[in-house]
Amino acid sequence: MKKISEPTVNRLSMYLRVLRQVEREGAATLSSEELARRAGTTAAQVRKDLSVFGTFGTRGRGYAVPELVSALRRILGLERSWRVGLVGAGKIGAALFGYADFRRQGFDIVAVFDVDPAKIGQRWDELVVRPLEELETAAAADALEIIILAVPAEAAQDVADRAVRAGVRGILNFAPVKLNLPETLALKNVNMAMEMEGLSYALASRERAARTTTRKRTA
Amino acid sequence: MKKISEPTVNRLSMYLRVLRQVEREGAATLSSEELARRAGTTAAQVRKDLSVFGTFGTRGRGYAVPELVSALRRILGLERSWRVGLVGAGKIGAALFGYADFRRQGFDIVAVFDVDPAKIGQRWDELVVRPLEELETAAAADALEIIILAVPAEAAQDVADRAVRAGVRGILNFAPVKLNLPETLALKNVNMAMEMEGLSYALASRERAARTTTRKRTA
DNA sequence: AGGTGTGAACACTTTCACAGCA
DNA sequence: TGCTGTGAAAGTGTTCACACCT
Repeated sequence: MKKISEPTVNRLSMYLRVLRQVEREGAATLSSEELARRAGTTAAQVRKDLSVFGTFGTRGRGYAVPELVSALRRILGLERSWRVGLVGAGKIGAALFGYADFRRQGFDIVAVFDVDPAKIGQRWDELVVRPLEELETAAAADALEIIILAVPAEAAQDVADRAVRAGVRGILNFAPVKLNLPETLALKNVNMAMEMEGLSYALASRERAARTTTRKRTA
Repeated sequence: MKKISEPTVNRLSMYLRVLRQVEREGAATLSSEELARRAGTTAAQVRKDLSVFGTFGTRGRGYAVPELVSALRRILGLERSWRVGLVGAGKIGAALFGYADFRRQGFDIVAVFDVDPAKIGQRWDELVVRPLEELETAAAADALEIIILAVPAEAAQDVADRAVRAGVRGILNFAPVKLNLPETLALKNVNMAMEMEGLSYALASRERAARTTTRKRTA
């Protein structure tokens, strides 16, 4: 299959979210126009995105909601569940562990690790926080496929390397560092500091623009 | 000034992070080649990104580290600090409140809000969690410029609207919904579920590819 | 009529390659 | 010589516009 761009996949994810909502609202069918409006994109974009994977719509009618939901779930690999390990039992780790949307989409956190002796042994629901040294053996024993990295920046590369050696195939990285990994691994980064700096840039550059305009106007 | 693309701004953020590390390591100068390697991009890309804002390097020598750090801080609007309100005192809110990188970059969380009576009145460091109804008055009184939205999806649009009316200029949104806002607002979304689904897609499509290859090989 | 699927046009980003300065 | 800054080329992603099906 042709290579699909990351923005396209991200939009599929959005479409699925919208469609589930529409399904709850009871509508049986939905046009690309309406789907686009609710997902924050354009009708042409919606049709192009979907067309890469097949033809799902009916001309003159739109998309059948439950059918498109199933198709997107299949495309995104959400029909099965994934075995996930969480590394880092700090505040971010705790927030992610409690994030209901993960579980709902079939991301089952089946092990939690940390280095801090004060955290090791704590009960988190039905799990017990385990020492980081057990990562390799546990990854194999529990058949972990994905790990969520919620550790400090300095520790992230080391943990990632060990996870890779233990057979993990995907990493969701919350540490603000560029990880060096073999190409065979799937990696996604969530960098909150970067997003915040993006906001800061946007606000600061608007201020600069406003100042310039004022100066021009008064000049 | 010419419009700068979002990927460019994101990379500036990465460059700044790398440069600070290099600064700690004591190097006075850095080539685009080395900066690119550590930031996970290419030398040409680094030079193009920086060239939009001016000329910072010296031919034959590279970039002076402290100078480039200052320049990037200025460009990104990180020389000043920003007054930030946090809405949502749940687990995600707590994680963000404790996220040291925010404070370090000058994002000062000066107010926390929630609807839950059990949370209202709680002490969070030197702050007290306030009822959501106070958002408008507090935003004005505390001159909030940015809010972090860490509320459930259903509540996000309403809170955002109120924040906008109260004069907030930027929103960092953690709720998995497309917010509808006036163009004058700066908005950044952090969607962890979407990232996870991106991982799922990558792993599932690799499996599909592997199966196809095997079938071809055995055919 | 209404709305999809899609080639072709367009816009934007990245990479190349090299002139030119320290 | 070494490495930046930058036009020009290549590559990607988005939008347009319309043929075609229901």
